[in-house]
Amino acid sequence: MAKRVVPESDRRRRRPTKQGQVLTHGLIVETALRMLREHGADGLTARRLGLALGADASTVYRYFRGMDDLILAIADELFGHAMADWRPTGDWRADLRDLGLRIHHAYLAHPQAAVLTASRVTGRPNEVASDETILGVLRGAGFPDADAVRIYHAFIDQSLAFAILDAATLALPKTAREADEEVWRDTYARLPAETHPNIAATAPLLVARMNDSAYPTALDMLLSSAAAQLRAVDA
Amino acid sequence: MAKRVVPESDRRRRRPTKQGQVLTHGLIVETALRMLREHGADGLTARRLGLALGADASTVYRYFRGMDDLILAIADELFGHAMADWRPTGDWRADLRDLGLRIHHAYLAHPQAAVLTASRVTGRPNEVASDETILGVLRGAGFPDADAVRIYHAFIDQSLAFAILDAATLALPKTAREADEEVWRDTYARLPAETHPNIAATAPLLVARMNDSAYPTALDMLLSSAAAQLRAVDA
DNA sequence: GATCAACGTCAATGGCGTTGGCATAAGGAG
DNA sequence: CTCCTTATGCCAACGCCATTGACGTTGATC
Repeated sequence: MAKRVVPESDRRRRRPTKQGQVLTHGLIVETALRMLREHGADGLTARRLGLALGADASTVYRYFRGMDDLILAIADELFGHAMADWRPTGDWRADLRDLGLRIHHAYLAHPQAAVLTASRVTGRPNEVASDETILGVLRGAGFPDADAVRIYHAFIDQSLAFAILDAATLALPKTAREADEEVWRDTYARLPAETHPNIAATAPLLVARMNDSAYPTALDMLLSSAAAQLRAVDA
Repeated sequence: MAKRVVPESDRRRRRPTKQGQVLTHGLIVETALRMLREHGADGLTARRLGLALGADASTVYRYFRGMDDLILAIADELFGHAMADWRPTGDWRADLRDLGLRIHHAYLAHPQAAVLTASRVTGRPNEVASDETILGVLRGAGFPDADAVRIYHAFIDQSLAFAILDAATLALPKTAREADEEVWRDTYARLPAETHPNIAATAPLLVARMNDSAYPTALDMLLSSAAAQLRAVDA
């Protein structure tokens, strides 16, 4: 894509920026994550990132091929945080549940990053390590390779899907969330029974809907289904 | 947001564009949908939409508050298409499965709209109608109201979650999709067994499965779980 | 102390959404 | 038939964006 040089390591740091900052890949990713957390998805632009680093927009391109490359680096940083300190317990179901919740939690802590990165495959060290771990848990539990891969994909897809949904909801600007609440109160709660009998009959229950994530429930369903498969294999 | 007048109906049409086109809200939404389908997510811009209408970018703003408003209109149009011709079969499980796949399919046909709207509640007619339908199926099946609402929310959340995930993947620019495929081929398929034994052992299976959506499987799990609840109610 | 790669900065390009102002035409009023 | 109002199409412009090429400066190496 780009023709500029993209150093792959932080081995050498030279000139500080105008404000005396010394740049590294790690520092840039950290700053980008902080900007995402504090100012939302739209708050991260090359210009503003450069500014926050005490530098210039184009400086970012000395370290990353482009915003795309930066975003993948951010995603991998998230995976790294999610997997830090993880150790298998020997109970594959508990292990998988824990891993799923960790991924989900990491993404929720950085909703904007989740929305931007969860549909990408980075191939970077932390993500690869996490895949290796998940497959290891499944194969260690006794699943044949084909089943392990099938469950691995279902697990990853489900975790990412709910991460994006929950993160997108969290990441909505206040105005949008208020507008949505208003729609529930003013539209759904007031539909006449003649035209919308089912919504009218359940309106109080509908509107009182909780903000809980459906992910843990879905995860448990997946694990139960997998456990049934494993019993079938053993038998 | 914007100060310009936004007519809410197509009651009056006056001047045709330079190319003789007469504009309406409906025509603009249709054209936008066609552009999304033919040229992808990046293909829909105010400028190009105006051009495709035989008009000018700013003309779009005579009909919609902004691109955001247009996207919500597109989303509701999608719900309309998804639910068109739907009739209950009397088998609630088959009905729900069909509805879920329709919603999923509609979003996949227009990923950009899905990503932008799936975490929002528009309150527009087609979306409300779809909610009424889903609740009708559940209540008709004999679920008590509280269960119906719970299952309704789980169903919607899961459908939206996977819709966003799958749509986000589809909505990626060609360059990003190619980069992801390259990662699978060049990184995952070539990891040495010494450092990543589990990925190396399952690499062919892993790479082969990367395109399928996990949604239908997850949907079936949800329906099984709901059916168990219903049996418990009947007993 | 000369060379060279790394890298910060400047200026520019072409895209985007959006807006104010202006010109024009359709409908209504007289 | 004329005049006025209003909806609307279009133009030019604004400020934002990512990205790039050229330029100059620095630190490390020999």
